[in-house]
Amino acid sequence: MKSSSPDSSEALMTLVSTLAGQTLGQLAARASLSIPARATAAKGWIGQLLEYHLGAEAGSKAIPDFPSLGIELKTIPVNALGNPLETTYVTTVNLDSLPGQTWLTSPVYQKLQQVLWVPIEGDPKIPLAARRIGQAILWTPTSEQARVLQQDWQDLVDLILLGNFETLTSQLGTYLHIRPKAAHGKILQTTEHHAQTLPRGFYLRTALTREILK
DNA sequence: CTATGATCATGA
DNA sequence: TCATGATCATAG
Repeated sequence: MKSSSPDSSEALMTLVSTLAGQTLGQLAARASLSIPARATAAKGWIGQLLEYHLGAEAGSKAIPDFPSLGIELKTIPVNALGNPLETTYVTTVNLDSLPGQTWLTSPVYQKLQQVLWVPIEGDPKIPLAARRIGQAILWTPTSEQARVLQQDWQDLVDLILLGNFETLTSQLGTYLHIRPKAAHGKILQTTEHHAQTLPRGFYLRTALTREILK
């Protein structure tokens, strides 16, 4: 049975706290889902499993997972120490809507206003079904975190708007950076300056998520 | 195709 | 070892 959507952040936190300590195998069984056999086939599967149990209703729409609460759900793989193993995808770099956009109107800012982080054991040595869910954290950027994020975003967007894709490397950005985001390497999109470039996305570095989780 | 959800796999 | 660049699954 699919959970109904929580009607308050308190209800959501109560609900997610009941999942802490459970394994993905237990959650999958309750959702009548099978465990992906291959690791590559599991990408995104954990996130969707959590969406199901928490009653997220946004589906594949470009809105928060809990629209009425303005809360975005993110699962994050962690090691035995509770530190993140991966960067976190935020949103696509949309070349058409960037011009005229400001930090406050940007999808990055809006998505990161309230994030429910659910840490999950991510050590590849642990079988998928045995991985346990940790204690969730409802996060809003601190003023310092927000300041750095805004600086990163502005720097990156400036490069794009100038058409400097050659210098737009993944090394840029303290907390936020830009990397390819596509089904495969042959997809291209057209820039404002009529050049062809790989679709990219905004990602959060582990430097930030490590701060959030500790 | 684009959006969502992410992690894989390789090279530095 | 770990970050970058590439890729995988699903829904619409």
